Amino acid sequence: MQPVRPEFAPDPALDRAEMESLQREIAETATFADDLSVDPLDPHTLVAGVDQGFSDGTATSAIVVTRGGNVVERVHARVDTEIPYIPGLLSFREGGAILAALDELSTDPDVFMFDGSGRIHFREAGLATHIGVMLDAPALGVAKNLLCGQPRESLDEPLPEGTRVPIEADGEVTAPDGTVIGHAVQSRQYDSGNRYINPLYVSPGHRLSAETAADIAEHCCDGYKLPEPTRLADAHAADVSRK
DNA sequence: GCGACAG
DNA sequence: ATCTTGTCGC
Repeated sequence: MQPVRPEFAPDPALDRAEMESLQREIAETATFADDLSVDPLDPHTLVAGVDQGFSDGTATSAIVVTRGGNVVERVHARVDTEIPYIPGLLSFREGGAILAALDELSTDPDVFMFDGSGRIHFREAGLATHIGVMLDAPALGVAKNLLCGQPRESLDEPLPEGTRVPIEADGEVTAPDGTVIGHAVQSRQYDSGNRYINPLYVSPGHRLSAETAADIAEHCCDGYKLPEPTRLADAHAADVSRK
């Protein structure tokens, strides 16, 4: 599939100021409220997991489309790595590979699930927001670490499975202080023991509310910390990346 | 100058 | 993200 808004393509040749400027424009275009044509939790909904792997000088993007737990389509594409990882500018490093993989996709997913942040971003324009706005499709970001923002409650102590803690905007985020830009979602936890699992950081990318984004991520989990679409894309990316 | 940072 | 075996705990 092709982007609906190619003018928002993450060009790695831009300088830092231009990248940040583009992100501000993308954030203004993004919608952080539900705007879907289907029920995202319905078993018929097509959810696409997107993840990248790096090896040598190439970035590999893998997309796995699922429908009620079954794999509907699986594609990948490789592209030369253009720039290094810079916190806040991830979409400019991984976007090219993602667009190449999307070009291979014949399915038309209802929701896109990206590895990384959406609205939980300094300028509210993380990877999930950037690609989601380009496609003008419902998108969310699932990250393993918190980029910015302030948890409403301490996350120092292990949380029970199913717990959800709002992440609010603070001085380092463009949104007004206190705005809920995402959630820490404890998708899985050990019943007892010494070890514990960290929560996921889920945020809306485009056309989804913070609550619905968390609902989708949680709904897609099947016994593991990561939601299935992300897990499958993760495995496929790693699989085809170093070969 | 200090601090803090997805993958 | 990536470099990497065994090891601890359920």
